[in-house]
Amino acid sequence: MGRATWFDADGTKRGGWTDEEDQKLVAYINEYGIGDWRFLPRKAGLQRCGKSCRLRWLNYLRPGVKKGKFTPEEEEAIINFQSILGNRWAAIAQQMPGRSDNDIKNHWNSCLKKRLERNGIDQMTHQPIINLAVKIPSFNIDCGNSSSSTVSPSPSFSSSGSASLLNRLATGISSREHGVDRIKNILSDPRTPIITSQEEEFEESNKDHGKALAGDDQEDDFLMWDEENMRRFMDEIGQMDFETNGVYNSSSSSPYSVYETGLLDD
DNA sequence: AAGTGAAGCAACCGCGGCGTT
DNA sequence: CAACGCCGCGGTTGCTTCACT
Repeated sequence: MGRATWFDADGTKRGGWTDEEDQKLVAYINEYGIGDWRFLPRKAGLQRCGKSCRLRWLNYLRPGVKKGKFTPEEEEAIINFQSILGNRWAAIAQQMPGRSDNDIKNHWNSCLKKRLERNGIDQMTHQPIINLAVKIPSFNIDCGNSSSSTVSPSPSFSSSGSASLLNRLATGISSREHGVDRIKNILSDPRTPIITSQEEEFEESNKDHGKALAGDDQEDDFLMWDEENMRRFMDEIGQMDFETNGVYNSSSSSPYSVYETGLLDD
């Protein structure tokens, strides 16, 4: 697969990479490290531009890059992360070791997005995730979004903590109209990590959190989800230990601790 | 078996952010 | 502080493979 090779006016090679080029690039980086992409191609004996080398290394040659089909767990994770982070593929890739942002982006654009559409799911708002709260009981929080009239949380609480986190984030901020404070609330919620079926405890704590969340009904309490807030949110996310906060739960059977959404059913 | 469209994948392009001068 | 250049990211394109008719 890939593209046919050709040469720029300045002699720079473009298009598909050959095995020989791959070997040269890998051998050079293994010996000298990456350094400056500008000069790397010439030093490595390649007629490529630095950008092309970087892309090839990150998406294909880098150690640990996972190739091949995405597992259902990975697909679920992509959908969930996408609902939280939007099309920030690099950020999503950070949560999925072994998968490059390009790989994830391609899979989303070529497969997952269409599959969601086929199932009548809005790829931007991920509305069915809200319905999912009904299908698979996970939390008992009214997200307080007056625009999300379909939210009808179940009284039970049985999914994993990370699933709950994703579920709550997905349902709560999918429209990206909510503020960082709200998200921080969710992420810092002690109920979030690896929750078991401790329904009573949840119900108890929900009383307090319910008060906080009740305020969410007032639109004025929301910070607008603008670029600045998104950047701050990303900073917060990046600094968090996902193992303890539940988004990435290595003890789970699935590395992404996702839950059955049924969104990918064909 | 051949034609055709869809799906999947690899790579390019353009832009914005950020560091340096 | 403005100008410049590089890097990284997201969108898009182009090619190959697969599935269906």
